[in-house]
Amino acid sequence: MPGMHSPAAPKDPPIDDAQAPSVGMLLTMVRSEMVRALEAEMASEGLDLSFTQFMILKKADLLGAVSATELARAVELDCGAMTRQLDQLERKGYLRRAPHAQDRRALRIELTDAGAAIWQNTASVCSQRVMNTAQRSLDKSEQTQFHDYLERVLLALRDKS
Amino acid sequence: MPGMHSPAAPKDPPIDDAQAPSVGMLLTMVRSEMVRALEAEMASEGLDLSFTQFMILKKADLLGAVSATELARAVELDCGAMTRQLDQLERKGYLRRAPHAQDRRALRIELTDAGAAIWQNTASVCSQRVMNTAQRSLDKSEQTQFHDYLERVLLALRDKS
DNA sequence: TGAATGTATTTGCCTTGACAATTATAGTTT
DNA sequence: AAACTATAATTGTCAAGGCAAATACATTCA
Repeated sequence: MPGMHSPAAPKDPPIDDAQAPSVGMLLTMVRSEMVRALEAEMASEGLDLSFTQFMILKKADLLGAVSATELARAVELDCGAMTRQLDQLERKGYLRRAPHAQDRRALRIELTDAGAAIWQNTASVCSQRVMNTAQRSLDKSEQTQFHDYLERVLLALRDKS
Repeated sequence: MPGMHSPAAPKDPPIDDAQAPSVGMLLTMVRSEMVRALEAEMASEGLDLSFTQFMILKKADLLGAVSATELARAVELDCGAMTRQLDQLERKGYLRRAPHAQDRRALRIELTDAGAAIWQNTASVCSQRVMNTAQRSLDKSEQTQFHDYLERVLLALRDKS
């Protein structure tokens, strides 16, 4: 009788709890540890950035000046949420909303000098440190493979073929 | 000059965007696809459960009757959030708050018959289907390895040694 | 015993993100 | 050009989770 379950009777105490966590649970835990670690690392450098804001700066640096919608897609964030994050990042002085030359509906989000500096001198360095910590028990080829597995799983989930 | 970045000058357009996503980003995407897929799968079976609620039922079934705090730890959820999820799951008739025999502060959270049935006949089946889809491009040994990598990365992040 | 301290659950408050509606502007069709 | 339709950004609303009280017991220590 697999998956059995004794309803209310006195039962043997939870044996181990060290049941291997499922892949879903592991993904949740790994991601949240990584986020926590990165935010802590940045905080320890005096940089007050959420993981989301970190991702936005990263993409803004990588992509150059793009619209808010493109940026939202790049970090997989809802447009409404993006608006509010942009408000905050603009208040912090890390980026700027410039008008788009051809399309008066759209914006060009560009990093300020301060934003670019923060990214390059602090945020990206913190990220590197955290990634090193996270993957320190994987050798180079295992890291590659891990990355590859993640990509394949993502593809499998998205291809409803 | 690594990681260079041209501040405000006219710059070459974003070349590809198909930059390989970072591990952090991949984890975020894989997890959120998995959650979406599972919730959709359950919805298609007429079962209205969030991923969090799914996890709670799963652990409640696995661990048997435990306190709310233990359950919260098991699913990595804040106690306050747990209280509210328990409210919902109790309203849906899937579990019950019973008093703890020895400790009058604490609860014993137990699945109702309906809850156990839902878990075994529907939720766990949906989960199995989604996990199969997700990992269909990994063979058995790769799945094991993937799981192993996730555990090692988690450990590395948690061991501040 | 009585006081201090610790723990389980609940509640209030705040932030975040998803979703839907709104506004302004583009693009398309007739 | 006028009428539709599509798109960019913003705003309002809501549910969820984190954190910090608050409450009710338990446990420990003097």
